Amino acid sequence: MLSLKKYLTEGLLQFTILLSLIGVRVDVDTYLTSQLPPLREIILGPSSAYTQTQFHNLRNTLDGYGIHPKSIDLDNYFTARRLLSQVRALDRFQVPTTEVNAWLVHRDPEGSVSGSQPNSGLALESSSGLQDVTGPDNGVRESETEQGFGEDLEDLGAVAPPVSGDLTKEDIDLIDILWRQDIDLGAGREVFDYSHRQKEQDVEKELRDGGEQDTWAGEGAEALARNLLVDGETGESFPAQFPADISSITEAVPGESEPPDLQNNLLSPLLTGTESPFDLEQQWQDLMSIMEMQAMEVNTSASEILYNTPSGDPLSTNYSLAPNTPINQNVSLHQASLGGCGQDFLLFSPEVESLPVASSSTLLPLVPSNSTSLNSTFGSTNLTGLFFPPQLNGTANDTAGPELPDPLGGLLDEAMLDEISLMDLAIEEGFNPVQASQLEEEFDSDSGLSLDSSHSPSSLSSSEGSSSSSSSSSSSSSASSSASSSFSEEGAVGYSSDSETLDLEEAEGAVGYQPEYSKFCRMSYQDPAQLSCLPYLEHVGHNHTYNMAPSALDSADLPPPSALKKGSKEKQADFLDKQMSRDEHRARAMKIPFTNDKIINLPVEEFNELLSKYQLSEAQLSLIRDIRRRGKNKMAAQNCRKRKLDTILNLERDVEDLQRDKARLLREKVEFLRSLRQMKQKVQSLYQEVFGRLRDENGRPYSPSQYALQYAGDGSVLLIPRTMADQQARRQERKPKDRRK
DNA sequence: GCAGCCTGTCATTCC
DNA sequence: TCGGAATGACAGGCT
Repeated sequence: MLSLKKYLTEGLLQFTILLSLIGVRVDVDTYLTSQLPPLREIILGPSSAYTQTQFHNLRNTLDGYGIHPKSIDLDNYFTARRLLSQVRALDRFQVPTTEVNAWLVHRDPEGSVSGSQPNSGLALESSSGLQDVTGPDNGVRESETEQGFGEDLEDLGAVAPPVSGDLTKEDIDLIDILWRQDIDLGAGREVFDYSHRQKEQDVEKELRDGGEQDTWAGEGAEALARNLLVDGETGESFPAQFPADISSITEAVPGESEPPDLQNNLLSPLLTGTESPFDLEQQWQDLMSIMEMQAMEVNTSASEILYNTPSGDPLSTNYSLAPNTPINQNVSLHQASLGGCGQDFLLFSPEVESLPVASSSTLLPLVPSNSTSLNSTFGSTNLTGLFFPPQLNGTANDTAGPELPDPLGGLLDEAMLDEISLMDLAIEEGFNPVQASQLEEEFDSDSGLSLDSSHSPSSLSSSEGSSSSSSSSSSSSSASSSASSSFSEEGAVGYSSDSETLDLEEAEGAVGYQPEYSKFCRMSYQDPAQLSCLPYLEHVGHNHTYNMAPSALDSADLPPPSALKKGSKEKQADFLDKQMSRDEHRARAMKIPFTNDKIINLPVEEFNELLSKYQLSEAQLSLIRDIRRRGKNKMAAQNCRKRKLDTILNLERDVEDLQRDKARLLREKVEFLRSLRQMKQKVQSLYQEVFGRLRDENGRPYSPSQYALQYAGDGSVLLIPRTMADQQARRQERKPKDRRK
């Protein structure tokens, strides 16, 4: 079995190197840590966290992963892995998703490709990127876009050395090292030659692509080559001029585009950041804040249009939402219905802006509410009272004019109440206060309900969260930080919450134990319970040789053969002495006739039998029992710490999952609100149309202040007096309140 | 020299 | 009652 593991491990490593050299990206870590128990267990062995398996011994006897943490070979091992990652990085380069999306926004209105654009080929290759950006689930699709982008880059043959095969000295050295390492694998030097690869890729491109696409790809590759910088350490390429381009692009595209582009415009400023594209929540916050700002602008302009029209319409003058403003101004139904939610409505539905404002003058007048309460804004509380708005908190004034019904007020009312409860939940949970405050503002603007978060008991956590969210780290990371910081008080596992920016290179090169390891696991969303996502880090720095038999020690920890040749027997004895634990020294001093491994790991019965076979003194028996107790306790402590770390990591993962769920639910909620408001407007329009066509016996229209339409349960629409409608509306208002009590 | 981390060990509790 | 697992606390070594 061990030989099989060794064979597979070495074979996979070599195969991976070969694939990487020929441009195929193989992520071994993914396979090692994915849910593939057979392969994973073949390579790594079964998880030993909860068993008495001597995982230390097992690992210490394996090649590759079995290098002793204090062995000199460890350096070579890490060097090999680092070089492997560098080789992988040669055939791909990472561009932040942000640039891609922003470029697509720029390219769309142009409809053509400018050769002067440095990354034109990239953008045109990822033709689906535009749809991704405008899709409803931008946050999630962003990562998909990035992935696709990376594939496109690989298709383009974007390799690291940028200009005409001119290699830096580090590149040449690296290639030489790799070449020497892989010469026995049959990989010739031409594999590393950039110009050679470039030629091959050009030929491939010609074969693969045709026509215009080919032209784009060629231009893109050339543009890439002209604008790429090469990281001296990783060999990764990155665009040199993207940030400037992006700024110009985003500035060049004003908010005058079509609605789908509007969303792009909303997103593009977000995407110019350098934070992780996977941080949905951070982007969500930014999106919300930007939407807030844009909505404020839109509202300002819209209100100017609505309320400052020179038509002399009495509806459009002196309208104010200030609480103390007299309520006897007239305002159109359209205005009033949108007034409460207009901010978001306009915000999320840019097409609404195109609705004819002038039509508002033809709408029925209504009495605006001076109340900022939720119910007053959204009217009655269920659908049966759809066309039956209440007298808003008694502030409606018949003399002030007809009252506006709020057909979907009930729906919005409940929706808003749900949102507010969600808000409370978010605040109580210490959810991102920025997001919460933005939602709060949204609800304030919508419902007029004031949520004073400063008086909330969660203000402390909010402040903490805000400080973390203002940093470059993701909000999920901030939550992780909070979670981990609470655990770090234990101090036993050495778990810290800082330095979230650890990257793969550092993780691979790290020799430390938990901090680097745990962060990397968390960043890669791998199952921390397995504690095997970085097996070569798992045991690094540990010396779990306590319960190893001397033979195992000999095989695992002997110095290299060269050292043996030079060293004398004394040196070897010293080395073994140093490797022995205190209890082993004691056992040897007391001349215990069996190994500590037996003492510790034998079952009780066999252990007692073993003791009975020998004539041992009381001191020897005492020592043996101490050794057994300490040995078992040592393993127990190791398992305990491991379990504790697993628990922390699992909790962290759960927190991240919950945050993702919460962000998704918030997105869905916003979508629902948007559609709800659209429905509301449609129903209002229908209401006005129907009501406006109604005539009494004399052929005169009914007064909206005296009559209202009521939507009956059987689908019919009744015209009833306003007073009756108000009574019914009040009754329906009380019902949900009673229910809540 | 100090701080932080890792590991071993002890004491205690619980099963 | 014994054996052993689990765990908090502490100390020592290492970086």
